[in-house]
Amino acid sequence: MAIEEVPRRRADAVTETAATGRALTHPDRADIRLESVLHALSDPMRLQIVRELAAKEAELTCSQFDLPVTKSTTTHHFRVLRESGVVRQVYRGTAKMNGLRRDDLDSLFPGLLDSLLAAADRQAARLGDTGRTPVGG
Amino acid sequence: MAIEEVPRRRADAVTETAATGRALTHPDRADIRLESVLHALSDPMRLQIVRELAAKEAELTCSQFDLPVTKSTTTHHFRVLRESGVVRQVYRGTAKMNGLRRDDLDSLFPGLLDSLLAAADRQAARLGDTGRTPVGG
DNA sequence: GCTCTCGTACGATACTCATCGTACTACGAG
DNA sequence: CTCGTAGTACGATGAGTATCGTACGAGAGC
Repeated sequence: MAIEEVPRRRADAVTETAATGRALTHPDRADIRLESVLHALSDPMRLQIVRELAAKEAELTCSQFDLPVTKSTTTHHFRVLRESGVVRQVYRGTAKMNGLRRDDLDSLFPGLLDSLLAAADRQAARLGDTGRTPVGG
Repeated sequence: MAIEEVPRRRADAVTETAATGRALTHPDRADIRLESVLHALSDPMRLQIVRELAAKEAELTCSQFDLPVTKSTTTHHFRVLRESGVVRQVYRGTAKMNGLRRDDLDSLFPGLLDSLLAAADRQAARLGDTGRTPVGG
């Protein structure tokens, strides 16, 4: 992976920790790779997260998602989404806000995100899965 | 996986083997899952295969692809594409013809395949990758 | 200060998967 | 029947990853 770990010192420095939060590593727009995005979205858990994010059109904290996994696993999935360039994460107090990177994604791959979301909605409706408006959205 | 292996008898029966070939297991249209499709397409090798298939608009044999892997691996990738519902494979003599399942994909997820292909083309053009017409094909 | 909550980091584990090599089957041509 | 070509099957292997538990860090409220 080309993503370098931020050397975060512990119990030692609050360097990055401003009022709005610590720094999180995001790939630059030009570094977002289609394969990584598809891989991120090929996990049912992560696809669900992205669908909810798109449905709400707003930033959500990690804990607002009702995922059937532990906190550790949730962190893992959000990290994958962030490192693949699908979501942007910002600290806000103790909470971490998650937002879709629509601008970047639409700029790189016009129409892709909407097609993906529509496909996910369609499939959910077809399989009786909930998570968003059933049809005609 | 819900895909059952065909119990293929060896050196015994030519049952399925008609002039046009042996039977290959394909998922029914209703069984194609978005996550599986995305997973299949998240591999650079397989994405490349699909792009060539789409570009040629025709059925191609496995050996017509110039992939930097062995025959075994090639077989593996085509199997993943077939079992995820992305391609349809038909035997024709010793050759195996591969074709995109556009009808099924477009029916299940309208516009998705085109967006995906366009996104792949865009990225290839951006990164200087070859494999298809650079722009304005 | 203490404590509660939100989220991270690390290690472990089990599973998936991309890759290979070798042995094999299936078909077509001589 | 023999040979060559296209592709499969199986086993191995090394890398990736989804999951967990536990210990920890950062901010908010007392």
